[in-house]
Amino acid sequence: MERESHLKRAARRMTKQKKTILEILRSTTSHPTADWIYAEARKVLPDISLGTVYRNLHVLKEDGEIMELNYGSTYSRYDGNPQNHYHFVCVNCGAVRDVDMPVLPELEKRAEEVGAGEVFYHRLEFYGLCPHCRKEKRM
Amino acid sequence: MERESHLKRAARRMTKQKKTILEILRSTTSHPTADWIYAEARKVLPDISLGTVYRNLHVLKEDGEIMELNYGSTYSRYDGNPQNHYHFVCVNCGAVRDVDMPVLPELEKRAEEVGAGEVFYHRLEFYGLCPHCRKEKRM
DNA sequence: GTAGTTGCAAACTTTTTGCTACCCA
DNA sequence: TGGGTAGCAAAAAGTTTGCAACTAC
Repeated sequence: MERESHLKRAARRMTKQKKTILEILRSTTSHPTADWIYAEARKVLPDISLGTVYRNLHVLKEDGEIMELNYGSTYSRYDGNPQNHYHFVCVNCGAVRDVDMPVLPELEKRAEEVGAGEVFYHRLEFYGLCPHCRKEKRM
Repeated sequence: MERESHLKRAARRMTKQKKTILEILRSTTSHPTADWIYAEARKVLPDISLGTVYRNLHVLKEDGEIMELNYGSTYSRYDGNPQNHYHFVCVNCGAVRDVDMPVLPELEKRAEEVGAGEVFYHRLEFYGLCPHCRKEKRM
């Protein structure tokens, strides 16, 4: 999927910091925050800095390796799965989980049909009570 | 749609600041940032403070009068239309526009069917090139 | 009258950036 | 070896908050 349109972009290096961050992201389904990733990364690389975490998250996102999410918070969460999929956000506990339903390309078609513009991708998020909090609220 | 669950909430007042902010939000389709709203509000109330703008945006959102959006930015945008509707975000110029297609309740049903939890509402955003930027890029 | 709201400014949180040293390709 | 990247720390950007004065109801 590499395109020729990135002509001026500098060559990228695989540093141990970048590799660690990517591994952390790919080994969790929790859509962590930069801070959490930083804490995890320090367990492997005690001297890594938060700035490096942010810089690499930015680079990885630009390269399409990860996704940045931002659900009604002042901070972002990151997703190690770069393929489009949908999310469920619990309004009670704040957890973000993947929703196990297929992506619907026809949504983009519909948006284009009504003149929204040229759609590259879309994001769909559901908000509500996760099964755990739902149980709790019932008590 | 008022519920009895708001028992402890303090009585709210309609101040000229709050009224002004609401009017600004309802008279634009541009989904402005807090900063833009602040600038606009100062044209009417030169002494209004940014803190007041944020406090009122928070209150209005809590009361369901407006919506808070946050699309891949570190800042929020606000929408004077509290009814659910979809948005298109231009990845080139950053503009946020409403998409003229009906809300699809069946999406929530599908998410619930796959065990996501109890869905209260959903958000759908399209990303791409708005008609204007599309034209520009072609040159 | 009084409790909610304001303006102001300081504080806070999250993210970005300048700089020098470092190390991957 | 050269240039992208790291660590560090300071700064930016956006938002929240404490407090005394004010005002809507």
